[in-house]
Amino acid sequence: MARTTGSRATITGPLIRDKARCLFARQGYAAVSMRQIAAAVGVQVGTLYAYLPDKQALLADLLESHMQDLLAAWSDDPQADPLARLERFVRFHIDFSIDHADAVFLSYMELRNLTPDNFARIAALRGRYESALESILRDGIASGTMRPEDPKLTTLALIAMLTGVTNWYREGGRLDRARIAQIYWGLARGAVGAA
Amino acid sequence: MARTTGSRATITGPLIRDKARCLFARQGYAAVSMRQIAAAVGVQVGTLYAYLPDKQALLADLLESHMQDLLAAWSDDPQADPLARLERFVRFHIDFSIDHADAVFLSYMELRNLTPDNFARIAALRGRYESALESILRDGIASGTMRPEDPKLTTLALIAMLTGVTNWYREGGRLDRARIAQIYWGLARGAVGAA
DNA sequence: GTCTATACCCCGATAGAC
DNA sequence: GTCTATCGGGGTATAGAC
Repeated sequence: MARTTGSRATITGPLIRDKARCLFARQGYAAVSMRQIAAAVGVQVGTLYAYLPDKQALLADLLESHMQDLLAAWSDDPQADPLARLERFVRFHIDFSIDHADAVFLSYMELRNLTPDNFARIAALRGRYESALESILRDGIASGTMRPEDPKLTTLALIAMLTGVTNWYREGGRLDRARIAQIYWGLARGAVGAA
Repeated sequence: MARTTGSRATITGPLIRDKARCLFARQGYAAVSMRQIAAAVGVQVGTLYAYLPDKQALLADLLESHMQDLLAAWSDDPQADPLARLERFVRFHIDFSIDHADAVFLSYMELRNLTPDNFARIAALRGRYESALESILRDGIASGTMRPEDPKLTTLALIAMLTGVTNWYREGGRLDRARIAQIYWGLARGAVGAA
């Protein structure tokens, strides 16, 4: 357990983000102090400021990099069958939400604690993700395989429904991930009128 | 506009709750100070403590009375057609969520800031509300008019979907309330397999 | 890169005058 | 019922030693 300077330097930055993400998700941004984060990381408060300018930047960084990861992880084939694309989207969203539950929870709970410029940047990324689903719905309508009454509202409704999984999912619960994804897919398919 | 002692006394209590609800919903419980609330009400900080023991009690009171109002406002007829009951539930939930947007938003954002005993009491009320929907789904399955794969998960998914309306609804937006309720009802009906 | 120490501010809550 | 004044503590952020 030698404390070489190099190894610590490499690890502290990501560790700050990991601990902050976890604490923010559990207690909320405003309720978590920089002292708490430092204690979780195992350093003193002052050390944090060698890695970030202030607390707000830490939140913005967590939310923005989460949205970037989400957008990078999603890929779509506009040529494929819209219903198959929707199924992929639903399964992807559920899996990603479970795998990154803290980040997902944070990203829709703490938008209001962003400064206006940070909010605008991150809301734009969120809009891009919503558009990904909306385009699937529009293609589904065009091809006659789906009948949602309003693609825009249906997009928001489906994402809210799917993201809700972060509110109650616990590892080792009554339903496993595959089963959960299956059930949500059934709900989504029915909701868009493709049952 | 005489400032009689009596009239002020009657108004200050509810006003504290109104302003606190609004501020908590917009900025989050932890981010709002008692001084901010006092300023919004138009009194000094000390005055607040003539009406409540502490800040936590204010939050708990807002959440508990909201859940009580919600449960009191909902009525169901277990003898009626399950699909008609589901439609009533959907329309009720949308209307109530729009009419009490701040309280609804608060009630699912700030549960984590409750002390354990307050949390337990309020979570139990929430459970009663979820049960109201779940019993409709179970009756629908029994009567063969609905085919949700898992009534418990479907309950949580539908409530998350419907409650999401508080995230984006704005008075005078693209869709009016009746239209929104209609669209959500279409989504819910399809989701439970009753299209 | 991390520590200790500290500046400066605002927090929740209380006491006591009016 | 409301005010003013204040207590004790913890908040973010910085300075400077090592």
